[in-house]
Amino acid sequence: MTQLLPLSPEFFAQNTLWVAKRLLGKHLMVWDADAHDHIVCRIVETEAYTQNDPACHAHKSTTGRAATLYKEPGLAYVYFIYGMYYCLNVVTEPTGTAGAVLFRALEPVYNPTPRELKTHGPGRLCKALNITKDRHNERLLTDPSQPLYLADGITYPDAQIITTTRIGISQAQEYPWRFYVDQNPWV
DNA sequence: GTCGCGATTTGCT
DNA sequence: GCAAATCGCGACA
Repeated sequence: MTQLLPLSPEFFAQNTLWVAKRLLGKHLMVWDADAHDHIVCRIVETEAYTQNDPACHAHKSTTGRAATLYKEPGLAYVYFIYGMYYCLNVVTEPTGTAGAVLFRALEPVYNPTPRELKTHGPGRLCKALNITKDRHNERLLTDPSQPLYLADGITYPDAQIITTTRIGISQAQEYPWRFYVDQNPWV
C-alpha cells in the first residue's frame, strides 16, 4: 500500500474548483515513524477557496498566513483556528494566484498499527494524524519523501459526487463549493 | 496596544 | 441546542 504514485504539481496548478472535485478518491499518505510505514487515507470531502472569495484568507490579505496561498501549487497550507484546531489545505492555481482546497473528511483505507483514526471533520483529521502548522505548513505534498504527501487513487463517478454549499461560512454570499462522496460514512 | 472574531469541536443543559 | 475553549490576525486607536 505504500507504492501509490504521487500527484504532480501540475495537478494542483489548475482551477481550484476542478482540483477540489478531482481530489475526491485520491489518497493522503501519512508517514508513521513507529510502524515505519504509511497510513493511507482516502479523501472523501473537500471545499474550495479562491482569491476572489470573501471567505478565503487571501481575499483581504496577501501577507502573513495568507502569503502561503499565493505560493507554488502542491504546498500544504496548515492554519490554526479557534485557538485549538489545525486545518489542512493544499495550495492550488499557478504561483502568484491564491487558491486552496480544504480537506474536510478522510476515510482510512490502510492503517499499519491498530489505532483509532477520527478523520471526519477538518479539525479532527489534523488531530488524529498529528498534523500541525509547525511541522507541516508550506511543505510540498507532491514529494513521497515528505512526511505527508498526496497520491493517486480511485475515480468516483460524477453521480456519486455531491456538490453543496460550504460549512461554517458566515459571509452573506455563499457558493456551492463543497464536494463529498455520496453515502460515505466518514463524511 | 487593545478588541473582536473565525474554513471547529466538545460537553453540558 | 448552545456556549466554552483559546490564539493568530486584521482593524482601529
